[in-house]
Amino acid sequence: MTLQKARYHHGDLHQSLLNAAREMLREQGIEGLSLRKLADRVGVSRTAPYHHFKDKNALLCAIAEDGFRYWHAMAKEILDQSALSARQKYAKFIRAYIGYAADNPELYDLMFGRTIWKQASPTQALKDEAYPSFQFQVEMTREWQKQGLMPAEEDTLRLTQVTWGTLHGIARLLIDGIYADSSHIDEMCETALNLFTTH
Amino acid sequence: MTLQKARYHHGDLHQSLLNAAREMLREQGIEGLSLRKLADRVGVSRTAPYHHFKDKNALLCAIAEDGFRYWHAMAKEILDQSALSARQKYAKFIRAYIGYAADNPELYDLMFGRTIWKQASPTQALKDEAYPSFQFQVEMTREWQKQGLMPAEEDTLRLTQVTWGTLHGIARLLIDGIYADSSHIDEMCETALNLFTTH
DNA sequence: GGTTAATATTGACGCTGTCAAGATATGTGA
DNA sequence: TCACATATCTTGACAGCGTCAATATTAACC
Repeated sequence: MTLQKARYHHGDLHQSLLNAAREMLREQGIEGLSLRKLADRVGVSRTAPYHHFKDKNALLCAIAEDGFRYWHAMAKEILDQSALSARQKYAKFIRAYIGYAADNPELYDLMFGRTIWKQASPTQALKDEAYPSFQFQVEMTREWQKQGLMPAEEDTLRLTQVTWGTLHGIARLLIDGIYADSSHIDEMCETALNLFTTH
Repeated sequence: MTLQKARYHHGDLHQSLLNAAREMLREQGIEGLSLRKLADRVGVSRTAPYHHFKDKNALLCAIAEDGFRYWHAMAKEILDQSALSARQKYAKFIRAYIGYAADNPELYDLMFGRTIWKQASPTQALKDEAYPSFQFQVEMTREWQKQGLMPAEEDTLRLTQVTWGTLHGIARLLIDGIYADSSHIDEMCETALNLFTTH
């Protein structure tokens, strides 16, 4: 049977759900993503997804988890480019972060938004992916302080919270379209870089 | 008749709805605020609110509007304290901003979150309150640059976007409970102040 | 006092997430 | 090969949501 519709067992519903959900998220946002429409899209009954994800929250967490994995890989790639100076790396890092958020606004919102972190509760698996991501950022900041790129007198944790908070804030301004739009990205990144690094 | 329940006409439903909605928002968050529960709380039928607000979005916008008005007044009060130095004022301003967000997390989320600005669309009245608030911030930044508190070589608009974006980002981290909690507020504010001001 | 406008009500519709019970296919051991 | 257990999927149902239409009640005004 090559006809997908006719089969009682889907075959790989778990992965299909994730893929379709990611699409719907990109196209219609978090609010536009309903389990029923999703099931319909994949060609399966309303409650079929419940055999693969505990509830809607679990599905969203799985998508966010992938988002973190992808970003983490991207960040590592930039910071491993040994040919660049610390400052150049940081500049690239900033630009990549904002770019990732601007290119995947709905995913970014899911990764860091209240839907998961406040309204519902993050999966353990998601926490295991998200927290190291921030921890990694702390280590980098410590390194940058040692190299004289960032002020050494500031507490590393606070400095990380503020610098990362800035990127987070700019990302949200862009995503929500308040007081900033994507044509300002490059200049905003440069301004942030100037403020955070001693030069 | 002093018995509110018995009256067909409520009397001041418009204001009562706003007050009750603010309470529900504080207690149960945006997701917990439904028009039906709200109507029930005020002791009125499900569709009564529709005679005072076009729809749910309009009600939310009205609440957010008040939030902006309140914050704007607070900010003005701080910046008008002529006895303080520019740096002291800015320090107080930062602390007040983060404090306001931390004390009214759900309101802050409503004011700046996607519910209004992305998912639905802001009322004209809300825009008229929100945009000047940012414009005011730009003027202040320009002033601070002139006074040598902030780097004069940066473009004022970009600098405002980044500095305000930082406050916004820190606020959201606190509110959503990611990578920061309220015990860090003072230190984070000081770190931000140090990064943004020349000293 | 009678008419008009403002205000509130009940009924209905389609959407949502999710639970319970039942149907169907797959895999395993005898 | 057959029976049985297990994984997978379906239909039915329920409560909650925002909101429209039609209707009822009260207040305001000439």
